[in-house]
Parts: sequence; structure tokens; C-alpha cells
Amino acid sequence: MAPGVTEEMARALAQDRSGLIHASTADRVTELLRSHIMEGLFPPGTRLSEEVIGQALGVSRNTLREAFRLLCHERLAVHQMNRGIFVPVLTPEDVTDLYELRRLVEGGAARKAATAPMTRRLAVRAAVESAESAAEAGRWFEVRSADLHFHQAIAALAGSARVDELMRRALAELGLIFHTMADPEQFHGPFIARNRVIAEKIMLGHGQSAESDLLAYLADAEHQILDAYRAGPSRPAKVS
Amino acid sequence: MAPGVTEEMARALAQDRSGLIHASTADRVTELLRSHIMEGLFPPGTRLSEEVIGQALGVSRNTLREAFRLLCHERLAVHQMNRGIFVPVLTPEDVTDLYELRRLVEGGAARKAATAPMTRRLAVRAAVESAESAAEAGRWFEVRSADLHFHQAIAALAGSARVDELMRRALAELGLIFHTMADPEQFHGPFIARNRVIAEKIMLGHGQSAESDLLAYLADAEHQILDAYRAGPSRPAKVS
DNA sequence: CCGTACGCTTTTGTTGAACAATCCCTCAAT
DNA sequence: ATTGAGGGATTGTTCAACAAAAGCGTACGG
Repeated sequence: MAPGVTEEMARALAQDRSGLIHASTADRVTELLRSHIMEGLFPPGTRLSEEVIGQALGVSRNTLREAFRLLCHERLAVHQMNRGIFVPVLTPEDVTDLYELRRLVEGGAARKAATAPMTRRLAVRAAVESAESAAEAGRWFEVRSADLHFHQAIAALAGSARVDELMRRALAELGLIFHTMADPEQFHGPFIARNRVIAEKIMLGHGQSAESDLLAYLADAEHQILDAYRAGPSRPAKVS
Repeated sequence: MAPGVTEEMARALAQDRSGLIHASTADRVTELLRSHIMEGLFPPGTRLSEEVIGQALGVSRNTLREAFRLLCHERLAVHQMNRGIFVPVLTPEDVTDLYELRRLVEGGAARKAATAPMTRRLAVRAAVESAESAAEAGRWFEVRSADLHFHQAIAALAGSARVDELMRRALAELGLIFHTMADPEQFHGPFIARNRVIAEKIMLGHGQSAESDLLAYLADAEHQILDAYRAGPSRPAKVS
């Protein structure tokens, strides 16, 4: 008979832990609001009233304020003293700043493709394939989601939990921009083929080449977003 | 007569704004606790009791909890459900992870030295010189602080506010490690000369060369810390 | 001796109410 | 049109209360 729980079994159990731990209400509220903001339920500039949201969610103001603090900390909300919490209105400068960050992190991670373990490289390709099949089926919101996973997987090549989290937050913030773009098909569609090329280079360990492709990719995406921004109708003054 | 306040005059006033705004209590408490944790007032593993600290600072539990949330979010504290807030005990894996992040960010920023504006490059050299003069005077805690500014200045070469903030947090977390190292002179002393070399290469725009120097620098520092960790007496089980 | 079950104490998680401070809007006055 | 004075609404902060959970000591049974 097996004498006990092997380390492998323990690891398998540890995977489920996130499903068991009941996070605090503040954490759950944070997560809920985060996804809603990312998905664009609250248009940028909206004020998030403590009373209204607290009553809608059935949580007290104090608990809600803890959630708001966290959202502000990850830039998914902005806090104005004595005025309240607002959904951020990203300026063109913010877009440039975010893409500068992405070029630095994703580019640096892609360059180290050769030294990254194979499982991580396979995850990159898997994300591309998931995007491809979603595109064929015409489910463009899934394409967007898969595209985010693709970039997340690239950042994961760096092999650092902190980099992963950083990337998660950066992409969440980017979500604030995406849902203002008119058509996800028009925006994400042309990038799928380029994703595939980058993924294959990463599989082969051609980091340098993958990086330069990726930098061009990000520069193009940035310009496209900035153009849409300038053409866009609403551009209120900076909130900060 | 001048008809009104010109835009230039308004900009000059806007400079002073940061001195006027009074942050909320929660923000001030956060900042205070952050610096105390960084400086090592609370040894790693300490439990931060809501009642004790709240009473000591004269703030209510609710306000304090908002501050705790923020600190947890930037990894300067860890939250264990129904158990409280603890000063993190960094594992060797955390050290490796942090240095992986630093190599990615600082390396990538240094590589772009040639395209960075001259003011930012001068800031790098200024930080080195500040470290040199502090070392000559034997003020080793100032040396540590100047060293942190040096790396902050390198990250600032990327020209992204988000990268700056990321670096600020990473270095704050690193403070958790530094103050467990026995002697700041022994640790930081030998690096000053290397800082100078890197700074000069950055001034000249030799990004590639500066990056490789920096990567070697960071790898050496990481090993030194890990060695001190293994030799260190206290190494409790991982808290997370 | 070891392990377990039980109850007690402490601390956290969350809520509701209260009050001061601040902001925004409206309206009157110059 | 600009300024100043209410007034209402919202946030900032505190306090008190209770439920839930974790930690601790003790007695019980093997």
C-alpha cells in the first residue's frame, strides 16, 4: 500500500485551494467591480457612488471603501478627495505610457524565449490557436480574451510571479481602452496572423527575432488606438 | 493691463498643488507604515494587530484596515484570513523572483539609454555621485538610499510613469531583505565603483554595454543575498 | 504517553449609525 | 456676468456591536 500522500498529490490539491478559500467580502467585491470596469459596464468618467453601489451589492460602506482603495491602487479607479471614486478616463499619454511598459516587459520576456521551459512556450502557442479558432467561429469577444492570454503567456516567459501580476494589471487597465474601440473584429483580426508568427519563433527559441516582431506589433497597436482616440467623440479633461 | 491669468501662470501654480492637497488619513497611515516596514522597525513575521496599531496611531480600525489592504496589495504585508496582517518573510524564491523582475526592467531601461533625454541620464550619474560622497563620509545608510535612487533613475530611463511606480514598489519590497543583511558597508560598498562605470556608459549612450554590466551586477547582488540568507539564523516557514 | 474533544478567550470580519468636513448647486445681490 | 451666501448631498472618519474563526488550555479516553 502507498504509505501516504505523495508530494505530487499535495500539489494537485493545492491547485484547488483557490476554490476553497472563501475570500473576504471586500476581495469579492473588488473582483466583481474590477471585471465590470474592465468589461466596460461603467463608462469612463462615471462616478461610483458609495451609497448606490453599496446598496446594490448589499455591503456596507466601510467594506466597499476597502474595495475602492484596492481598485484605485491598481489604477482601475481614481480617487478624488472628498469627491469620490471615478472610472478613469485614459488620456493618450496613458496609452503611450502603457505601451511603453508593455514593450519593455513583453519584449524582454520574449527575448529570453530560448531559456524558458517548454511548457511556457507551449502556452503561448496554445493562446494563439485558441484565438484562431475563435476567429473562425466569429466569436470576436473570445478573440479579444485569447489575445490577452497570448500576451500574458509571453510575459510569463520571464518566469517571475511578479511579472505575471504586473502584466495582469497592465492588461486590465488596457481593457479600459479596448471597450471604447468600435469593432473588436477590425482591431484584433489583423493581429492574429502576426501572433502566430511570433509564437512559432518563440517555440524555436528565436528570442531576438520574436522580440523585434513583438515591438513592431505593439507599436502598430498603439498607433491604431491613438488614431481611434483622436477620432473619438468624447475626450473629457484629465481627471487626475 | 494684463487681461487675466495666462496659461503659463496657471502652470506655475499647478506645480505647488502637491504641497496643498492633504491626503486622507488612510493614505498617511499607509505611508507611515510602509516606511516603517521598509526600515525594518517591524521584523519579518511580526503580526500587525489592528487594535494595538490603531490605538498607537489614534485611528479607527476601519481606517487602519484600508491602509492594511493597500500594504498587502504592494506586498509589504501579507493577509491571512481571520488571522491578521503579518510582515512578510521573504523566501529565497522571492529574492530570485524580485531580481528576475529587476533584470527585466532595469536591463531593458538601460538598453534604451541612447534614446533617453539627457536630463534622465544626468539623474543616473547624480545618484552615483551622491553615493560616492556618502561613502567617503562613511554614512552607509545614505549610501544605501543613494543606491536605491540609482536604480530608480535607471528604470526612469524607460520614460514611463508606470515603470517608475513599479520600480518604487520593487525596491520597497527589497528593503525587507536589506535590513536583515548584517552590514550595509560590506554589501553596498563594492558596488559603487560598478555603478559609476554603468552610469558613464549610460551618459555616452552605450545602452547594450550598460545593460550587460547591469545584468552581471544584479546577478552578483542576488547571489550575495542568497548566500547571506542561507547563512542567516532565522528562516521560518513560508507565511503565504 | 499520545491524541482528541470540548469550552473559553482573543482577534478579526462586517455591519449600522452617527457626525464633521467638503463639495456642488442654486439663488440672490452687486 | 461675477461674487458670495445658504442648503443639500456625499464623502471621511469614528464608534459600538455582533458573528465567525483561530488559538489555547484542560480534561477525557485510549
